[in-house]
Amino acid sequence: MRKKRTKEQAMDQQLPALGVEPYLELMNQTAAEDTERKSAHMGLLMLWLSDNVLDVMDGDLAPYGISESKLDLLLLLVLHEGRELITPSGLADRLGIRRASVTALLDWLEKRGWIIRIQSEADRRMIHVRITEEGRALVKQVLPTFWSTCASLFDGLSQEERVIAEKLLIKLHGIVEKRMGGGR
Amino acid sequence: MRKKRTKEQAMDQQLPALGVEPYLELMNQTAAEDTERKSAHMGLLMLWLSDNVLDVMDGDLAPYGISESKLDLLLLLVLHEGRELITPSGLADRLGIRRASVTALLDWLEKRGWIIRIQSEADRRMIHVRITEEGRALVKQVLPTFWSTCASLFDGLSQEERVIAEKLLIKLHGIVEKRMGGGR
DNA sequence: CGCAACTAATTAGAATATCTAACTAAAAGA
DNA sequence: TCTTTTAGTTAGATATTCTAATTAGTTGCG
Repeated sequence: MRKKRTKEQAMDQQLPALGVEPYLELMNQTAAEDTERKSAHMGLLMLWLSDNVLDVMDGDLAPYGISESKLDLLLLLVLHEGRELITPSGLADRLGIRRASVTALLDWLEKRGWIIRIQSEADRRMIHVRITEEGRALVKQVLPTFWSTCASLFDGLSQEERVIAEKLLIKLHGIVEKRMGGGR
Repeated sequence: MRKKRTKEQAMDQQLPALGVEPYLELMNQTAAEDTERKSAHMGLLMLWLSDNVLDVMDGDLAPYGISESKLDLLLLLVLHEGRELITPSGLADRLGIRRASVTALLDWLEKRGWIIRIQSEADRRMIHVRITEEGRALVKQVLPTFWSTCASLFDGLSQEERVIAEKLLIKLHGIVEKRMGGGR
């Protein structure tokens, strides 16, 4: 879970917002010679942006009592439904976390009645995970907000800017996805 | 702390990577009427990208035994040094977390000798936080990696694409920053 | 002045999200 | 059958956050 923002501060010994410039100055003194300054600057913005994007989404999902990562798991269950059997191991692999972490996640979701575990007939070590009707109802309730929050990230962009943004995002996503060895 | 990626999975009951299409199909069924589909699609990519960006950075910083958020705090100390007095309250406000959380962060950093707390003379309730020589040394050691990781996020982009990306990132950062009420 | 009200920081206790290592039970191999 | 491997869970840990209560110091005001 990430930050929250509330007011709890006397307008007093507050640190002024520095903006990006002091960071760039520091970069000039501390980056390796072969580091492309312009790219590093963009990366810094990207990092800040990423932080804020996740905060915004978690903030908008909070009223539903579910985090983005748990919703992610539920969506996985919805999208793979019928196609293939979903096991904790499979989920761990797809989410990039350990089996033990999935166990904890599933415990949490099961406690709320949003998923069920069914022991596999074929291989009795395995568990099949399924979303319940209640889980499906939750997803249905949450998704409109999810999508509108997604869209809201680009609210100030013109039509042309959106076209550009789309291409770029696809490319960046590809670059970083590769760098992670991941795949969604 | 976010995910990690390791192999610990039999090539067996793995969930296939679905890609973005099933998500878009689901969006068509579940987004509100007035949600702009193209933007929502981009937002989804942005969300995935954000997750990956933070993972990449935390992965690259891990060898130094410090997380991005703790490095962030140390950088704040470096950049405000000499200009203004830095208190836990001020830090909490700037980092968008509670004073109690800052206390925990400072305990951790102090235990490693990277910061010190100095009781204020003027107002004995207050604490001034300062980075130590060891803390400065750590920052100096980490920053080259930090910047090169930042830059690496754009490794596959052409020169023109970078120019476009820069404009766009500045704009998006502005949008989301505003949406958060934040300021760095 | 002296006390009520406020403020700064910490402590205590909790939740989430992750990890590693050890364990249990089942399946597979030889 | 007996060993090894696999799936899932448990146990115990760390990190990052929170709220509420506490301690100690400052300020305002009658």
